[in-house]
Amino acid sequence: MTHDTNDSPGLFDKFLSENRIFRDREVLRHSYRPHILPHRKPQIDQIAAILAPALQTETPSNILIYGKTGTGKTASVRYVGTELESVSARRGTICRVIHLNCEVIDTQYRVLAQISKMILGEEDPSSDKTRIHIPMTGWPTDQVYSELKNQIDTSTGVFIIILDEIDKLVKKSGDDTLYNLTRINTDLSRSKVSIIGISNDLGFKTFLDPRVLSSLSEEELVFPPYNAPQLCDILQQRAAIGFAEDALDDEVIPLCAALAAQEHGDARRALDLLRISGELADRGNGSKVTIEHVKKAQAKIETDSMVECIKTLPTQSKIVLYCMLLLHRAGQRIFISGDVTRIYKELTPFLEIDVLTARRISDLISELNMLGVINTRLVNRGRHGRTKEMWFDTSTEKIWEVIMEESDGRLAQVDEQIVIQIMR
DNA sequence: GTTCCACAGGAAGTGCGGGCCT
DNA sequence: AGGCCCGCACTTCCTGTGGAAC
Repeated sequence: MTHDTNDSPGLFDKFLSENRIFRDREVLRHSYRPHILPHRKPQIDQIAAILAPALQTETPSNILIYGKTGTGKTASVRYVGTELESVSARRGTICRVIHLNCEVIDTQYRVLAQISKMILGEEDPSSDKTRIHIPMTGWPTDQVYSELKNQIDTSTGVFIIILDEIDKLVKKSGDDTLYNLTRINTDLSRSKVSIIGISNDLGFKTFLDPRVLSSLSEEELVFPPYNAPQLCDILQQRAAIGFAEDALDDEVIPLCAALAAQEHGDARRALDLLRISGELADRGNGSKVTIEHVKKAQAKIETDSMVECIKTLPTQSKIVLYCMLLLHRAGQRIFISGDVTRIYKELTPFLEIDVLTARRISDLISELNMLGVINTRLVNRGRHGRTKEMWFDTSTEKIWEVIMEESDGRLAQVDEQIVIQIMR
């Protein structure tokens, strides 16, 4: 099976052969929802306590939830939501949980239309012909609002609307949506609506009208970041299902947890690290994930985000970076702003772009430093003045690649002769 | 002790495009 | 359509700086 062959039938054989590392890779993605959420019991209990009145068809308080990415906000809320729905179904009451992600659905119209769509979605279409689907575009907003109100009020239950990444909605289209939604209860006679807002950004409250804020944050919850031991438990739990038995070295999970804990206790990051470590081991045909794989995975995540960062750089920054790469290639491990500016000034006439001043280049250099693409250090060289030294502390190969393929390949077309002449 | 280099980086201003109100 | 304001990318002008060289 492992014999060398160029025949295409054998091409995928080695990938299809029984997998020694993974049992179920999906478990290690952050989209996977586990049945138990370690270290979130207090928060889950609290949410459950706040939502419990819904089972008596009373209106639960609105909740505002804060926490950094990867702290289990969405997972906890979804968990409580599904539990609530199933318990209420057993008791014969009506509780509907509607989950929206405001990063995707980011205008008032789309939020209202989506809620309506999700309410009607599961119902037997023949049961009630008086209600119409709201088109995804076209109606005036107040008509959408009143139609939504009708749809909600035809049942006698409690609707819990979860607005995930609510800060995105507020920043993009203001707080009108929230104002209307928080007041909807006053227009309803039979059913009730309660809102849960989830936000990454603690400062988003300042964008809200005080009336909306006080109504929305009847209850507030903060999800603290996980620490390393907690991340260990989370990874342990997923690894038990996701990885084959004995596929992980003992130190692997603690290392993933420790690295992710340094980065603000982000469980997503920890899971990515573990999954990518596994993928690297898998592709390397190993039978065990080792701490070497974790280190490689960490490096891969870092370069991947570096590549992403450089790709999105403005053209002028890319050119400044290119000048630094030229100096680096010429053997200068450390270079100063004067060098970079000189190369830049000599290079730019060959490119069809505006030529920036040294002052502006100085700012661009600082930005590159802030982004972690380069390192800088202020130095005084006595007679030779005060300047900024800079250097790359990662391999420049990836940066070269990205710079070459970006900016319409303009930099890749720079004649080698010109470069030699400039670098003299 | 004095000079003076080679910049850093603050302040203020310009020009431009986008969003918003009227 | 027109006016207004805001943020941005960038410029011009400027003052400040620490230590090697004199």
